[in-house]
Amino acid sequence: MGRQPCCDKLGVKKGPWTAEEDRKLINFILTNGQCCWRAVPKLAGLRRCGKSCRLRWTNYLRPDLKRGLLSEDEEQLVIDLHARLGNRWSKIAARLPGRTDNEIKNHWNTHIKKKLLKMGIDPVTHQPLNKESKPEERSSHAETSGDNNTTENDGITNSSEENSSTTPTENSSTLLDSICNDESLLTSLWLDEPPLVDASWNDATPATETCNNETSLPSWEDNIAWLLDCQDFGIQDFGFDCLDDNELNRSKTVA
DNA sequence: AATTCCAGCAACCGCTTTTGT
DNA sequence: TACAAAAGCGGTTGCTGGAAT
Repeated sequence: MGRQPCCDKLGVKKGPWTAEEDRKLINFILTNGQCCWRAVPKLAGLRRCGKSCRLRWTNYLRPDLKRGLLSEDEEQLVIDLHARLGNRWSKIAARLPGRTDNEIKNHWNTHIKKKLLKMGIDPVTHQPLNKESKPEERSSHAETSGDNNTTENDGITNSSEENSSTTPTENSSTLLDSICNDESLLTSLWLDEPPLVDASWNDATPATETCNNETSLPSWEDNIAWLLDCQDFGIQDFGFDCLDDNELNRSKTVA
C-alpha cells in the first residue's frame, strides 16, 4: 500500500497559523530544540501536522531569518546561482543567510522572472531570448532547469566564465563577487557541503554566537525584536520566560 | 464607493531522498 | 539488502491587500 500520510488528517488544523500557535511552536522549539518534527505538534500542544510545524518554523519563525525584500546583491546572487543550480531552491537558499527556499522561490516567480524577461533574458535558460534556440556552448548551466542532465562538475568547471555571461551587472556586488570568485565555495555548492551560515540553527538552540559572522546575519536578539514588533504579542506571550538565564542575558545585552 | 483584477506570499501537497532497523 | 519511517524539497494553490476601473 501507499505511504501513510505524515499525520492523520482527522483533527489536524490547516490554513494560516494563529499567534497562539506560533507562540506554542516557538516556545516548544526554544525549550526543546528541533527534534522529531512528527512529535512536535503533540508535544507542543498543536493540532497541526509535523510537516506544517517544520515549514512554519523554517519559513517564518526562525529567529535568524531576514525580513523584507531581497537586496540587489541578493537578487543578483540568486540569479547567478539559479543559472548554475536550476530550481534547487534549498541549495540557493543555503547561500543566502537568513533567506528561505520558499522565500527565494516566491521572489523568483514573482519578481526575478519578470525582471529577466523584461531584460530579454530567458529565466529558464538564462540565455538571451532571441538566441535561445542556439544549442550553444553554454550548455553548462542552461539545462539545469530541464531534465537535469547537467552533472555537478559542469557547474564547477565553467564557473568562472559563466559569471560574465549570466546578466550580471558589472558593479553588482560584493556578495555575488565573493561567492562567484570563490572556487572552493562553488565547489562546495556542488558537493553538497553543509551551508556556510545557516548551520548554526540546525540544532535550533538559541545559542547563536556563531551567527554574527561577516555575512551579517541578523542576531538572535534582533530577531526577537522583530518577532515582538511584527506580531502582536509580547515576550511573555511567547513563553520566552522558559529560556534559561544565559539566554535571557543574551537577549538583554542587545540594547 | 463598489467591484474586479492582479501580484505577492504563506501554506499545502505529493514526490524524492535520507536515515534507521 | 530491503523495507519503512521521517525529513526535505519543489510545484502549486488559495488567501489577502492594493491598484485599477
